[in-house]
Amino acid sequence: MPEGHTIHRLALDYASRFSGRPAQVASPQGKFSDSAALLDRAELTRTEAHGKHLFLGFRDADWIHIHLGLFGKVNFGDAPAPPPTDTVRLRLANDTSYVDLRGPTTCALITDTEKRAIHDRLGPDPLRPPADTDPSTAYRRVARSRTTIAALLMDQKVIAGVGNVYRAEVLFRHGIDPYRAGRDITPAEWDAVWADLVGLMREGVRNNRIDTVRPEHTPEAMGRPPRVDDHGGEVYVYRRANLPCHICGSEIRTADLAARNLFWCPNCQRA
DNA sequence: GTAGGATGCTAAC
DNA sequence: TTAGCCTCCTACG
Repeated sequence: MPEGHTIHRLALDYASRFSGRPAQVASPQGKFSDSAALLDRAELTRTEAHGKHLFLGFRDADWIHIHLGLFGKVNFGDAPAPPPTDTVRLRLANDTSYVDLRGPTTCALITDTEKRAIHDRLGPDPLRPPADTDPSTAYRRVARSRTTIAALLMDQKVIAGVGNVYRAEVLFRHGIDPYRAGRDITPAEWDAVWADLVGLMREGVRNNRIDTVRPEHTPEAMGRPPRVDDHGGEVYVYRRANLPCHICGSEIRTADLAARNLFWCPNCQRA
């Protein structure tokens, strides 16, 4: 379930289980073996997330750069660690915990300089501290773009960490038609979208899932039977194609946009 | 058992 | 715009 909230949560969880003491580092699958050998028994000193990129800092200036892509998964457990399966790219283990990484797009040992280059090509992240997060740099790109707001929200150079679920949901929450051009988004709309993402994604980190339905629209509040959305959180439109909108009852629509599934309510979200 | 899809991204055309 | 990468789960026979 890798949108930005997942990665920030992983940064916290890796730190709480492994930081401050040496860990056994291994790559049972083999693809990261050489680097794992260099890091074995090194101390995890810090962890960091920017958008969907996770950085595990060892010693002074060694970093493991992890990107989960679409299928990557991380699984934490208590010691003793069971024998790893042959898909485990990276395992960290100490006296109390282990953690397995499977199927990442990226798992690489990088330097400080390489890490900085990754930050440089990412836009501001609603989950990073306000000190190094400036939503106006994102708006500058949005405001001069003819690209749809739906595509811009998924562009990690514009804003880092938003994925297909948050994209669909935040546009619904603000009544914005996904096909509107970036340059037709007002500063006030962008500020509201950004502030909303900060709140939603922080809650996502806390709960380790995406919930976007306002209290007044929950099934209980609306006098409807309880529901569970496919992906585990409560949402308005994501993966709800052809189902009735929770608010107006219109059929939720879906379409392909840049090879991803887009979902929206044609009635609640107007140009 | 098998096919297909998924909360992502990049390189190549 | 498309193929390709990596894994797991569901739906369908």
